[in-house]
Amino acid sequence: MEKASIKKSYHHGDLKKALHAAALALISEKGSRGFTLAEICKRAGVSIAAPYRHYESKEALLASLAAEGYSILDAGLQRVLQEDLSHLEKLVEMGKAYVRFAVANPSMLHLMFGSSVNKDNYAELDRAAKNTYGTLVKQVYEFLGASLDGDAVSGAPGSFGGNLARADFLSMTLWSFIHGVSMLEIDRHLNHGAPQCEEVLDRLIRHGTIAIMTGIPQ
Amino acid sequence: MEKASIKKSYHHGDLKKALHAAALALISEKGSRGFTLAEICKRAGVSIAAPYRHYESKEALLASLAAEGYSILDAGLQRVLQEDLSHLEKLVEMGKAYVRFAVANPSMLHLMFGSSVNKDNYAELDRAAKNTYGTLVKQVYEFLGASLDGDAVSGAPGSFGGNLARADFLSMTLWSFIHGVSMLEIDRHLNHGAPQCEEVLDRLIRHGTIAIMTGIPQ
DNA sequence: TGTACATCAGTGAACGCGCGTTCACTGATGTAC
DNA sequence: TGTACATCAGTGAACGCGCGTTCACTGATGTAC
Repeated sequence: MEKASIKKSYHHGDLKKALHAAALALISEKGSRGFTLAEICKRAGVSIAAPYRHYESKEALLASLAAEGYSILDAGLQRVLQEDLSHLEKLVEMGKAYVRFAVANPSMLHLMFGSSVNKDNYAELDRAAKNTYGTLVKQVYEFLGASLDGDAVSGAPGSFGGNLARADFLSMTLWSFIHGVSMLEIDRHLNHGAPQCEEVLDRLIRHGTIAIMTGIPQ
Repeated sequence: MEKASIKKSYHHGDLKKALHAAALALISEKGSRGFTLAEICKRAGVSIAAPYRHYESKEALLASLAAEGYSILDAGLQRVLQEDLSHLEKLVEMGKAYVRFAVANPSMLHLMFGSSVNKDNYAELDRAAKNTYGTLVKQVYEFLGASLDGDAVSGAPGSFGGNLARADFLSMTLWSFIHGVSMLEIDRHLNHGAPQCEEVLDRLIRHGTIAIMTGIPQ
């Protein structure tokens, strides 16, 4: 079970990973539609009953898949943090990374944020979601800290009960904006249904992010 | 067909309206789950085959329902325009109306914006969606016009190619934000899954809207 | 004003199929001795 | 080092059921004459 066998054998080796990969591939090719367990199995080269050795149900597999979605998204955000940019520019780039992830994996976003999986029942998924949000809050907090020693925001604790509360408030605002851009774009509501060109999206993200981060009073 | 019969009769009178009402009631009671044609029919007191005299398919019924959703939402936005408020305050209140509609009718929002109905195939739905967006753009345009004669924005046409293009850009930004708040809230991602109290949502909407409308450079 | 007839708008039953899940099974693998 | 046996991880077939859709029908309604 620990080591994946290379040669073809009755036992698969690491079916869990293979199912993940197959589902991941399918979810980007097809929409949430036609995303059946049967097809995942076929793609993984395994019979239709095999997944039940590893997952309790289809929903459990999807939950696990959604959690991986959060990991991938979070990795993208973390990559931005490595770059040599101002705190504000990092937030702009995180927004772009988020939207780009959404555009590249629309069905994954639906899976992660929609109601096809009840995330109350899957602790791993819940943790992954909170973790990703935490990455955003942390960077907003960094931005606020820098600003406190700088000029954009006054040093006195404001009406939101300290910087952490303020970071949370700003994060929710910013997240809502970025999430909204993503959802409207992948559900084809921006630009009268035609996919928006990346340049327009980037400008939208940049201006919205800067306005939110610098325009909300203490 | 034109006049609804009051007494019980073999013919229903206005089944189309009755199906709409039943579906509307069901969609708010249950989620998108369990939202079956059979239940709509049962609720409307009619056999399961009856809707096919009025709609080509279930999807057509849903499309019609979604279009009505846009009408209701638009009516809510229009009501705000009647109020005696500044242009900016109207935008804030429109945002609140949008989010309140979403919170009150989460499944309707999923129906309107999700992919369960292909809106390319239903002109009525497409029109309704564009119409609602138009209400927002119009108010943003009003705001810009007022500002042009005022102080917030300089009078020269900016880099977005005129006021209409600028209104469109600002509208998309604002809409994304408001839509994001709605989606995150109804999919239980804000506040770690617990429903957000109205006061926090209102503060989010107010500050986000003002920041976006006044903080984005010409 | 009554009769014949076309059409409309329902009914009830059944069809069909997609799809998740279960079951008895079997080959592969690991381990005790 | 080989044998016996438990356990693991697959297979193939079928089940079951939810649910949209269709079909032949029938009662109600409107209209021509």
